[in-house]
Amino acid sequence: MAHQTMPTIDQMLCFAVYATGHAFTRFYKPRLDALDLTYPQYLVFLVLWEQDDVTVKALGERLFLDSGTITPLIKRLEARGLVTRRRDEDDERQVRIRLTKEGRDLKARAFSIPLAVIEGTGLTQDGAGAMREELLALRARLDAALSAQDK
Amino acid sequence: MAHQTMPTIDQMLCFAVYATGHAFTRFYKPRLDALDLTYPQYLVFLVLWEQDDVTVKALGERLFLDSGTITPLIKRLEARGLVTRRRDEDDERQVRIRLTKEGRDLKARAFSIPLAVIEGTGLTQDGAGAMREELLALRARLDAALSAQDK
DNA sequence: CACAATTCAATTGTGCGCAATATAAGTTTG
DNA sequence: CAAACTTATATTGCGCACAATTGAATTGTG
Repeated sequence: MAHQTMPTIDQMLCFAVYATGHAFTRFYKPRLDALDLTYPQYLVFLVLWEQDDVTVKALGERLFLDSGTITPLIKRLEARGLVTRRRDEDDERQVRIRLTKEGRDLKARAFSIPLAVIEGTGLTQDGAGAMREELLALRARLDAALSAQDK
Repeated sequence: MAHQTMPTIDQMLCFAVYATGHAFTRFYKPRLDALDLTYPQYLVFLVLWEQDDVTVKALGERLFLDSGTITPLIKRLEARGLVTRRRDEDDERQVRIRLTKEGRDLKARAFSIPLAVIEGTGLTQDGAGAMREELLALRARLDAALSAQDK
């Protein structure tokens, strides 16, 4: 058996994904600052704008997050008057999250934020150039890693 | 101008990348637990195994992290005797990170960890099936978003 | 050379992200 | 129907991640 060599970090697909995630967060930051939302908070609103009145569990399954992350996040939004939390009347284990008027109104100010929507607007926005480069690089790496498997 | 609609979270490429990053962390977790390393700590070692004796700044540029993240992370590794931190003699602003023998020895135990190496081993490991599905889905979404731009 | 500007790392504070645990509500079973 | 089990959320503790600030070392400039 040949002497093993460790891949460099730039050859690791996991790192490419990790770094692209950071790049997205940086890209969205100035836009989200205008709404005073963090990126995970924005994801919560994307879910709520699509379907209001969801349980913590449903939210967690949608976002792949657990209650240890969601509960304090939602409480911060509640403290700002953007959502309400109330126990379900029929099953008091569940907590249902609902948008307030302020939370609904935020939607109108968020239309200009999404970048790189699948089958949607693409990457046509201002300042998307660097992000596009990043995504092209990620696709190339993804292809390289997935095709290595196919052989 | 038509009435605007907000994309669903599943149509957002940023979320696909974000979720895939989480999936990678979960995938690596049991393997890294065996070395008692977190994923970001593992990334630091990948850099150090490739090039020992690097400054905090160089490490940060490689990993896209700042000193607020790296300094405490390195201090934890130092407390465990895996690395040393020493001011550069010629430029005392810089702190150079070096592997100890224990840190170097960890490398031998880490060969089996990497998954999805670009132009490398592919996705052939045990338990990689779910990860492969995840990555194929990400590629499809990446293609859809990038081609929307090309039109 | 003095002093302003820059660079590097560390610190502080806030917000994820998750494992482990706790608690209460609901469900199943003998 | 009571005990065992399961489910849903909350809490605690630890480790990132990053903005803002600080402090020390170095560099640039008149």
